[in-house]
Amino acid sequence: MTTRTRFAPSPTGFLHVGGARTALYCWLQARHEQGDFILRIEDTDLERSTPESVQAILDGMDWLELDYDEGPFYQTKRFDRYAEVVDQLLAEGKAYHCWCSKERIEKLREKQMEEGIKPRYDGKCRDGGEPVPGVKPVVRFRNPREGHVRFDDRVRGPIAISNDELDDLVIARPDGSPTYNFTVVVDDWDMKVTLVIRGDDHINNTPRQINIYEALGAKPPEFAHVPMILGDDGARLSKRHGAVSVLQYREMGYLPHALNNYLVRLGWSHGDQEVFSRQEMIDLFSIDGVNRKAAAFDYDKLNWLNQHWMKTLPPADVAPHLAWQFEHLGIDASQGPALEDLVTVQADRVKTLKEMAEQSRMFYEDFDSFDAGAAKKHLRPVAEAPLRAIREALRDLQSWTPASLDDAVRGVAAELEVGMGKVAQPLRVALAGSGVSPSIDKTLWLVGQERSLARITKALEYIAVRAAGQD
RNA sequence: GCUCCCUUCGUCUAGCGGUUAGGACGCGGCCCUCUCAAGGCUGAAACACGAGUUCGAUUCUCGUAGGGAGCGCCA
Repeated sequence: MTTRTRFAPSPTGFLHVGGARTALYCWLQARHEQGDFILRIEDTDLERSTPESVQAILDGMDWLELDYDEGPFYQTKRFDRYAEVVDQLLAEGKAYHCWCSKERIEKLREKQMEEGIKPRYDGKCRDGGEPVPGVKPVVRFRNPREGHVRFDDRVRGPIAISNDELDDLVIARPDGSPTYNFTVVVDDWDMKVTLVIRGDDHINNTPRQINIYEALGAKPPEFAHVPMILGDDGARLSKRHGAVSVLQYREMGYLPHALNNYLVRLGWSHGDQEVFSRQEMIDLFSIDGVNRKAAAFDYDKLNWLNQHWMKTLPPADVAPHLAWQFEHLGIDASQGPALEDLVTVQADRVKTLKEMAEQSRMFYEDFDSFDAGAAKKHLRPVAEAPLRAIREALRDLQSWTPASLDDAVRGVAAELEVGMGKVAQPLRVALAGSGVSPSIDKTLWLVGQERSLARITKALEYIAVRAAGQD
């Protein structure tokens, strides 16, 4: 039987890293076993589901390049099917109508809590409830009262729970709409899912779902419950605590592959290997190797991986993502150095594509003023001679390459009998406007001949004005 | 309260009865150096606790403590 996994988010918010990792694991497991990966949108909560959230999930999957073989399926389009199964269960006596009011259930719960027992439905209507005039009943699943439910979790190992811990859960509301624990079962059954990979907050739901499978005469799939992801500080991820949409990682300047690499390694390992290509992830990943412990999200490590991939991936693969950043920052990168060249020289010095774009602005746009500190330190009268000399040297340069530019700068330093720093730093401030930029040959190369000459002239003017002002 | 789950450096992890407890991120130091980086070398840093089992426990068992999840007509 071929493996079929599914990712089944509910569209009540964006796709966050925890969900993304679950999706990645589902996708990897399916790809590893050459099975199918299904996307299903669990939108039965009409109150909280929104089209925006659906789109955010789809966009997130897309950005992470997690392609699915089937779907997206929407549960709201399957209501007829759920109703059909509810009727079947009702007809077979495996489910029953319940007229108990929410108030009664609420009181019951309070009483049970006081008594120190686990709150659950007491089964008042289990053996024939009394219809209440004007009240439409819910449908409850008749859970077995005896025995245990056992399953062998692919991540947690054997788990057993006694049926007397379970109550008769509601599977259909008064308006006939189905509830979660019921729809997952029907869907996973209909969609022939063989392996359910999901967050470990569902462990407690699993036994009751298995009971539903059995009532349906269906073979339950295998389960793999993966732990959640904690915030930077080890605390649970929440809205105000770093739980951001995966799309925000794009804005922050991370490569989708870097995030995938980080996520796959968060809770799973293959010996000491830290870096995985997409193909290596597929070849080596196994859900059975996933850790049981919740893991804390560490931006430092993500940054490291992101830089690693910016340096390692072919520049042409990184360039489109960098282009997105320029566009997002409103920088027109059409006139100036090729993005591939930019990636090659900047990848060593930034952690994110956003930083790369921000620090590359000067290759595409002229600046109005020099960084005050850098100018004060380097654009002084002593810099005049080196700047004039380098301007002369560059003016007639035929070959504008890093190598020839390096020769030119070194030549000037030798000629004036000064260290490289005496030439390179003033030149850097002239070209970049600040004291920080790539190595001076690469900076010249990327700024280009015409712009370089103009900026050196501007720096010389600045020095002259400043000298005059000090007189 | 009840049920289930979890516990190796700050963080992510390797380990699968005998190891100087390994790697990675981050952090410190040194080297390189035209700035910032990157890179190289190097250093500090962990088995939650207590009982068993065993010749021997990080590893197996049971407790304790701490943490998490669930107990919905949410998913």
